[in-house]
Amino acid sequence: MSTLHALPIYQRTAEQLIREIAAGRLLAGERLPPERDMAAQLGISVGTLRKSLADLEARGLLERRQGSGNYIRNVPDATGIYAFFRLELSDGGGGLPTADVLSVKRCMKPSAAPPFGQSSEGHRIRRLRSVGGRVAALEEIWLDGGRAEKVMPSDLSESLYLYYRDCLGLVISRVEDRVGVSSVPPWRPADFPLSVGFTAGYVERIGFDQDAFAAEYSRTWFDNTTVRYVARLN
Amino acid sequence: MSTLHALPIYQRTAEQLIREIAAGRLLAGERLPPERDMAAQLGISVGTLRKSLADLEARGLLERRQGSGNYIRNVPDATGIYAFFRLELSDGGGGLPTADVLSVKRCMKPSAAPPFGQSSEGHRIRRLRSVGGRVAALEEIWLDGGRAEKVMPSDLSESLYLYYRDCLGLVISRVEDRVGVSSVPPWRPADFPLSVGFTAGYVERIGFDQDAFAAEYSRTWFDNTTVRYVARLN
DNA sequence: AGGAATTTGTGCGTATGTATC
DNA sequence: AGATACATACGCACAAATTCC
Repeated sequence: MSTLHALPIYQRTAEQLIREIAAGRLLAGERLPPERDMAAQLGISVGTLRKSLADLEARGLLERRQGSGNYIRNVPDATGIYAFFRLELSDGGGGLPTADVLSVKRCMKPSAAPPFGQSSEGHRIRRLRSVGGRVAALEEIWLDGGRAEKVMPSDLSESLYLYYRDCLGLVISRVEDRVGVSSVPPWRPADFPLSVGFTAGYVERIGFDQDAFAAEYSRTWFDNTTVRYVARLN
Repeated sequence: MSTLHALPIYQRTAEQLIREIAAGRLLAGERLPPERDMAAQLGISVGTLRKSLADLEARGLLERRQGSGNYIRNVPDATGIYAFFRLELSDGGGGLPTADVLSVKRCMKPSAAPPFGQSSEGHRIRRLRSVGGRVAALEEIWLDGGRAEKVMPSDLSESLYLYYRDCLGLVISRVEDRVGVSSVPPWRPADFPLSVGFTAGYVERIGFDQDAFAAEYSRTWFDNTTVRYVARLN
């Protein structure tokens, strides 16, 4: 394994799965691939993967049936799905994560972005993400212009993955996360709490549809403390 | 491993440790032996033991410090110690386990008992054990007659181990549990709920003091359902 | 202060048991 | 009954944190 990562493999794997469940890419009742296949696909050992799955089971997100398979659990929408986030903040009320759409604009793709999609234009979606009322991250998502003529802010639900699937018939089949270092995005709202230490890093996502066509490119900025919270699963 | 046991090794090991904590043989703050030593002593692999220890940590009974050791956690008496039992019943109120002393009598040791202690007489203690108001088990304990001249029912606290330690200066250093099949004890109270299925088995305990002198012999009968509850840690 | 020894954490591989299909 | 898939158990190697001298 690479030694660049600060977090152990089983935690990163569990975190990744939790994100995909919370985002709607893995739906309730869905069955995961066999552990051996899944481990081989992830490039990790079965034992390590099993430790991740045990974590998800402990959180009530997964049901493991011997001889049958691992199934995404049907969780009551408002409470269970975001247990991951709730647990990390744990400031009493159990606040839910929200996503306020700041702006949606169709414009030319940025040159800094990797090539994705067929159109030279894209829908630029900027969101302010909060957890339990506390601002947690800024997010910029690019959706390929060929996917939709126009995207209304009111169309975007809390989960972009669900919007893609229900409105665009687009299924995100792969997500890559890379953690690096960045500065504050220039479109930061005036009331964004810069003082909490928003200097740490960002997550860069490139999503592909089932035909291996890039349809989404996104970057998420977050503040220092949130990074650490999200990173720590246990 | 032996195939006679219905429960996996890691569960039996965790159960055994939990009992010793709840009974007071392992005190708060105490440090366990290194995992490798402990595993060798138990005749199991380190990985299996670690699974048991992780279980105890998840219950809040143990604190594991990398590079340092495993420490019994200081739990608030009335609530935390019996988490094991509370969890298994989980019928709302979180009832605590209790032990009502039915009788204490000094008499000749039974011939069926294994040899223990130096005296030919012993104190026969019979207790009715309940969890959350529900009768759970019958218990017969024999304490060697040489240990005390007289034992008053009022002396016996909820935990016999604590009574031994505080009143008799006797430290139980080893406990053996064997599960077998037995019939209902002949001294069963008339109101004991035989109907719930009290036909299953018993636990036989032989305790030794630090000088390797047997000082206690006990048998515990329990009903079917309780057995299964106690047995299932997860 | 610092380096060696100790102790738990992580990760991998493998073999076997057991439940399910 | 056979195949599939998860559960248990063991062992080893190395990393990371702590403790001790």
